[in-house]
Amino acid sequence: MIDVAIVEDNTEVRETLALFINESDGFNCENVYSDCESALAKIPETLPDVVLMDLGLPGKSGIEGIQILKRKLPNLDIIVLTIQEDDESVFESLRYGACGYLLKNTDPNKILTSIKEVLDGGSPMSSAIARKVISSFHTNDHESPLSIRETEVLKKLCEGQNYKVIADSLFVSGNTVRMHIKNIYKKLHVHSRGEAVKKAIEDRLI
Amino acid sequence: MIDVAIVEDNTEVRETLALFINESDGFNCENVYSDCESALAKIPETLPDVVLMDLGLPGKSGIEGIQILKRKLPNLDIIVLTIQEDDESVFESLRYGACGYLLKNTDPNKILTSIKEVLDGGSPMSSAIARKVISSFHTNDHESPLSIRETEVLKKLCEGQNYKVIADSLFVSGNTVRMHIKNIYKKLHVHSRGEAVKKAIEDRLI
DNA sequence: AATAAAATTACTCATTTGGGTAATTGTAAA
DNA sequence: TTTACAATTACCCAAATGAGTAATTTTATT
Repeated sequence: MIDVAIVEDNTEVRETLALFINESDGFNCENVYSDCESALAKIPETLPDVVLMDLGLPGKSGIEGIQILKRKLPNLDIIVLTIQEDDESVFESLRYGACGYLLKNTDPNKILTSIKEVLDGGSPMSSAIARKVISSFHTNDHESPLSIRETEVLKKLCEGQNYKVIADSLFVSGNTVRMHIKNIYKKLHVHSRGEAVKKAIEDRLI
Repeated sequence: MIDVAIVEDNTEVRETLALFINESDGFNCENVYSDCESALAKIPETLPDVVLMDLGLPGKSGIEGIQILKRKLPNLDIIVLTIQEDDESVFESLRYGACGYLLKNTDPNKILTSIKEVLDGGSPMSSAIARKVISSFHTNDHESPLSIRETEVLKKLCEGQNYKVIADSLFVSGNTVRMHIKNIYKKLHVHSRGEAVKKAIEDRLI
């Protein structure tokens, strides 16, 4: 018997889904929550096999909920079930430990197989979400505007070394390093170390 | 009629699969290749709707094949179909532009639905692959010494935002942000933004 | 209800960083 | 061979950052 918990603020959606799950063979859904706060209070006691988590909730968001739940219960399997399909919702949810992501238009039977899939070590996603996830790996192998020396400096910037340390390791003066960095910032259109590091990683410049 | 091309060195696997696809309604598979070189030569002319690509090939590897094909034909849909399920094979394939990844033990009918899914903007993956992909997004939050708020601040540090901007986006004072950052540095045993960013990325704290 | 942890605000001071400007030398392409 | 760019050094000034210290309010947890 697979024990499913639901966190969903819309009463009709919540009750309909719970009913459907309870009517399905091998599934059980006794604990449903209309907000994160109550879910966070009860789930550590009831320990369901899988949590179906909505994102757009009143009070604490579903993403915060995932974060807190996974901290307490690292082995808990959480499937996001939401209408949100923006990058931020998807990647934040995954970052904090969701292991599945379904959109609300998902066929109820597909929800059941997804629950089984998660318990079986899989990660079910709606196809649009899967494509979004896969696309995030695609490289945009574009040519770096930086010179070789600048790339070298940028690498060290990304490692958190300060100007003096970089200068010593390259056997040049601190002023040279400062100049390189100024040019790097100009070429990358950024104005701080942090932004440069971000761009370096995002654009795979290093 | 969906036109499928196969790149697969094992003759039996290749012919069996081609036969199965040709027997399936709405599918057509006339061009099959036993190595990358011949596939790379012909595919730009035959322009199939989907390519099923093996990875372990004699001569040029499937991953190189994906890279070269996608450079010539950025809109070509490639599904990897292989026994390889190591991280490198998976993530390299995706990096170079595969938009699906199936293991060889996949049910033939699932291969057909995967082909349709890809043409429909999805990204079919075997469940073990999906889990691997999803897991790569997970943080080590639960092992992090940082509080949730601190993690939030660290993330913004990594994006290159300055103290003022971070403070505004969290609706707290600049002094609060400074304090959080001081505590973050203490907990991570670092003394600068750069080092903190490095550690955050290495240890997947964000 | 008591305790602990997290989040919040504030103040100083020294150091690091970012931006502007200028100039020299070497190398490689036009 | 001239031109362009990369690499190098230097100085000044303003802004951002890092470190020390202190204290209050929220929020869990027991």
